[in-house]
Amino acid sequence: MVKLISLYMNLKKHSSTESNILNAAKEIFERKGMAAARMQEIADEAGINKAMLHYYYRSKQLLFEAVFKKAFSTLAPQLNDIINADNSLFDKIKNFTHNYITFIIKHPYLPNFIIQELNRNPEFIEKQLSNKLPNIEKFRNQIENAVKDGHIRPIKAEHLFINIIALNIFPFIASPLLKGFLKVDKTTFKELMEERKTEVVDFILNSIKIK
Amino acid sequence: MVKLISLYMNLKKHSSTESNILNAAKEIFERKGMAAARMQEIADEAGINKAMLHYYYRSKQLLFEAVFKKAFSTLAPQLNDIINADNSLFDKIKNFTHNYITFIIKHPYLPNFIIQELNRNPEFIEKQLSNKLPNIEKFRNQIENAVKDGHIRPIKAEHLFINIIALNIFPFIASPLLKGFLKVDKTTFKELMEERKTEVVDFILNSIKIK
DNA sequence: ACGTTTGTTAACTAAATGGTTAAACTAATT
DNA sequence: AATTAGTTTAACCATTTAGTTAACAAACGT
Repeated sequence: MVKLISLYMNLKKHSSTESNILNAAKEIFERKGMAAARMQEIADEAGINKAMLHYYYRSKQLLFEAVFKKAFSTLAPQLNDIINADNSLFDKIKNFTHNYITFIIKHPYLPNFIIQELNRNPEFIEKQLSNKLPNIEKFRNQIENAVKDGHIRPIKAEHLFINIIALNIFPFIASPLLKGFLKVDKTTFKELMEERKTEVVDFILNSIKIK
Repeated sequence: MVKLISLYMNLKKHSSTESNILNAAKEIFERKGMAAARMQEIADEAGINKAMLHYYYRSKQLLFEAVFKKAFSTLAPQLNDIINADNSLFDKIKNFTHNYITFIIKHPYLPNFIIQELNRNPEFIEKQLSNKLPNIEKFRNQIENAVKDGHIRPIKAEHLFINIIALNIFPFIASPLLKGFLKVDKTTFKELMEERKTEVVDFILNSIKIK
């Protein structure tokens, strides 16, 4: 019994520090990127000694990879679930748009972080993340069938897929630029993003539906 | 006369080194970003001594700002010209799509560079670039009139503007991610980007045109 | 209770990096 | 030929930063 309790205490201490580090690292890496992030700043954010980062994660690179994989693992399975759900193409587009915009509003740094670091290190996606990539075959078939059955105009699955993701994610990645171009403040921009939950769906469906 | 020639020679030497530095800095900053770029690497790329970077540009920050402003100044006026041209809304969309995709294929690091650094430093766009921002008022009026006249379905100018930019630029920013998702290689991806010169126009016009 | 393992810290180290300097070089001027 | 001004370089400096270490603390097994 004592054994169990002490084991539990240790485990708790251990994993609490370890996950504190991971959370702090997530904050700093997402805000600043791998290159600009400082190990000391992560330690400060976690409220612990810098040596602990190395004790639990060995190096900055490995800590970064742990953060990155976790970030990727929160985004990719969601995408996978949506596009492989057992519903219609139109419902998938509605779900994707609504769920993803809602999710990203809560985690605004995430998409930019992932895209940024993948650009600096494109091999990473094959070497480390290939098992986490969503499977789009079902979605592709669904699009091809919809074209064949005359429900939507002819369009390559690849392009429709790219378009859906672009319309949903780009505004969050490019928000400083778009705010500048459109001359709108933070609040107005947020309202625009809320509107997009329906606007993007309309835009896509209007484009592909045969009326 | 001799005076003129020597002045010219001096000027040429001066400005050639200065622009060599700027070009080298552009390469490195665009590939690696401000934080990961190294002054020594820029000097090596330019084939000169590192002290020259400081001789001509004082500091890394100022060199970076010179590069960034130049990059921004190649993208923004193009956008401005297209959306303020004296032609129809549909032609603008066609021109924008075709010209921008062509341009970005030649400068693949540019959009990502700009968006990335603006995310790390959002004040920059107001403090340093406000005079270089394109004016979208004419474009906005054109959209509003097209809605009023029943040429296109009702859509906020902001959303249409965001959608056009998103569909055109996002695939280049997110290319490593999209290559991974779609499981296509570099060559196939390039072909897809070529196709988008017409595909994106079709997608947008199909969405907004009233048939 | 007592040695052992695990977790934590402050101080330290080595390397990298932005920036400086003083001397050398170039080319025009007188 | 001597002077001057701008340009370029090698060597140097100060600081930052990832990573280590050695000593200390806490929790564990027996």
